[in-house]
Amino acid sequence: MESDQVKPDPFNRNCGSRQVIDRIGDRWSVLVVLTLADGQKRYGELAQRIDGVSQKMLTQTLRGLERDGIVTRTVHASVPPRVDYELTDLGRSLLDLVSGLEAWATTHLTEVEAARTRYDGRSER
Amino acid sequence: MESDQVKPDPFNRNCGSRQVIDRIGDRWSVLVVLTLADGQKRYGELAQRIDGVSQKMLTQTLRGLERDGIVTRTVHASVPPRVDYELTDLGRSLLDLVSGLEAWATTHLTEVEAARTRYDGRSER
DNA sequence: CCGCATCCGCAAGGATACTG
DNA sequence: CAGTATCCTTGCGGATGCGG
Repeated sequence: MESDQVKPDPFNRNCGSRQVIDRIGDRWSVLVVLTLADGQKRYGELAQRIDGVSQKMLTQTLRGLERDGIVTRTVHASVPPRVDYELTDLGRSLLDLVSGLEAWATTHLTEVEAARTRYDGRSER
Repeated sequence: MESDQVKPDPFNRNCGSRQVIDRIGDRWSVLVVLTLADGQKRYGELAQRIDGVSQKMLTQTLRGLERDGIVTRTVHASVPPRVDYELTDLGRSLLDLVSGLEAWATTHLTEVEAARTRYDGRSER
């Protein structure tokens, strides 16, 4: 049993670490984790802050993150209903890396945009 | 001119840093960068190492990474044709973060799988 | 009224065949 | 060998409906 538990090669899609990479390499997951950086948030807040996410994908992403033990989902049985999402300890350890990505994006934004302009100009010439 | 150049809020999809996050938060991009960690590779090598990637997505991902200045594409005009891909300096700076993700995945694999089992068992009960 | 499950139209992605 | 072109399938986004 556990026969799909191969060696930790992230390039083998049957390997667990590849599964994990697939999740955290998901655009919405990254953005959700980033949004939860400064404490717990309601579903609606997440939907509002993360521009362009559909309800379906947000729910789906949150379920996946919850399943992986990265966020907790707390339902308050009240009127109006309220559902809070918060990073777990595991989630916060991931946040360190993910906010590194955010920082990288901000830092190297100019370089990337310069490269894009260069690349795009090439084909038109 | 440059009217979509808003403040560096990665949650605003019109913002440059969000665009960058969207690319590096892409599963195939992550895997390609990881594969190129130990030097330049040919197209076929990439296709072979990255399990489950289709030609279309590999080509598309490589084009995107090339456009963003993360990889270089070198065509050798020979028979048989040969195309090498290699990380740029920019790409290597990104690799540091991405290999951090890989390490995280490996380290916390057990926790994630435990969480999944717990979560899955919950709904069946 | 908020969170989320469902249905449908469409675009992104996978598999295959073919070209330089 | 490295791609492009062509299907066809999958899965997303948007709207709707409903339960708590």
